[in-house]
Amino acid sequence: MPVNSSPLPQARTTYRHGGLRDALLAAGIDMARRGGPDAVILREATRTAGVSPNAAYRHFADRQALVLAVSAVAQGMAADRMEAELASVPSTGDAASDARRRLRAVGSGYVGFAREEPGLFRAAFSVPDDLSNSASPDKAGMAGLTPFQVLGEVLDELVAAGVLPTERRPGAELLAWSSVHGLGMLVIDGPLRGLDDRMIDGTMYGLLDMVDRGL
Amino acid sequence: MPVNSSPLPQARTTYRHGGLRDALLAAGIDMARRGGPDAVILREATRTAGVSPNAAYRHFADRQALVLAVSAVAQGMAADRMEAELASVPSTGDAASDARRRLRAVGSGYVGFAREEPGLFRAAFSVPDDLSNSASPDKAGMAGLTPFQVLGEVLDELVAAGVLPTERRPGAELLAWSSVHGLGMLVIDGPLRGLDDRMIDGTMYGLLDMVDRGL
DNA sequence: TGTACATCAGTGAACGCGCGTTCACTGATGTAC
DNA sequence: TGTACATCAGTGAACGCGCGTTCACTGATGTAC
Repeated sequence: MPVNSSPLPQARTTYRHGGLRDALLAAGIDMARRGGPDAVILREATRTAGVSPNAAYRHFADRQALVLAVSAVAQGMAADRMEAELASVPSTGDAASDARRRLRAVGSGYVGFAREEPGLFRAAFSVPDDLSNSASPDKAGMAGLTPFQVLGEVLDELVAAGVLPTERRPGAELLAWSSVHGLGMLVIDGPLRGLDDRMIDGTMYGLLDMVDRGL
Repeated sequence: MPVNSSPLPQARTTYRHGGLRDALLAAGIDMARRGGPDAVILREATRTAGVSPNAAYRHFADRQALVLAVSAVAQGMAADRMEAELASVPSTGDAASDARRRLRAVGSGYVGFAREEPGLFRAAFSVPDDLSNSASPDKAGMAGLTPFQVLGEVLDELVAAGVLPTERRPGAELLAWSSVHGLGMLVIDGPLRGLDDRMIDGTMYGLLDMVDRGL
């Protein structure tokens, strides 16, 4: 049984961390998951990474920069959730009804993400940002698309299938998005917080009906 | 010119404040207006009222109780804003088109409140509460109705006018509400923050069209 | 192949900040007799 | 009408808390010659 076969790691193990940026980001995501963007604490991220507090400033300009990085990752996760729901929609051969089903899937994926990961949802979509950055690749999911782009693609399918009149296509993202975003926020953070799952489901399907009819 | 005609007020002027609860609430509303519910600071409220920090505990159990009181007042203000918009809708004699116009007014009043008073809007609708309290009188505006009730009344008018089928009336509040709430949140706190006023207007009218068609 | 050197990811210590909340208290006011 | 007393809205002092950020530094690593 070899003793001291390797140098004792107690002294200065962490001097060269290696993946500190990633470690801080992972810690930030974890905190956001549990408490939303306000729960992202710089010092705690460094503690988790086993590093002194100021080491974070090698990788992020300030706390806000870390929060924005967390937000971008969370948006990618939302995109993944939406894509997953999309992938579960079987194709029937009828382009029109397929496209409509796919729009609903995007919506229920979005609300699903809000319900399953409220903290990350708020980190993703309640952090000051700009629509002009909504296609930035750091917010993309595994398929390479941001949530905004996933929605846009399905809306294009609706136009191609003749369901959505071309003249109503511009800005349609914002209308569909507003509806599901509002439901998500009311459910996780607002007065709809107390609703049980079945009522939320019902409201969500009603909302998707409304968007389907009204868009 | 009388000197010392009245006792100097420097010593212990504030010993019996009188309206401390109201003063703290007013200070809280002011802070929420400028920075949302998180910006409501108990100690600062007492400073504004000219009173020692712990005096607040005579009137509010803790900070959260003050925030909830602020939230209730802000909801009343939202109701007022919606009623004001409603009052500006002329009646044409055609019950159906009147009711539809009034629904739009409720929606644009809600979004208007979000845009004009983002801090109070978040205090009103992003503070953990329960739908079951949404008719509680402390959240009512000057007309005695809460925002939820204002919306409900107009939806009833839509049913009475034969625009909204009775079977779609239950839960219709939540659908209309989600849509405008989402737009409000995206605009003041999310990725639509950068949009200029004209684009927001356009999106809002498009959204109201969508709700009108789809509800 | 060895050496000098620049780079830069980390350290350690400290600053300034203000919060919410609790404790034991004081003394002005209203009320009962 | 005067007095004793209970009430309770305020005071003053303190506790414990942890944050973000800056400063001057150290020493492991990679690179040029």
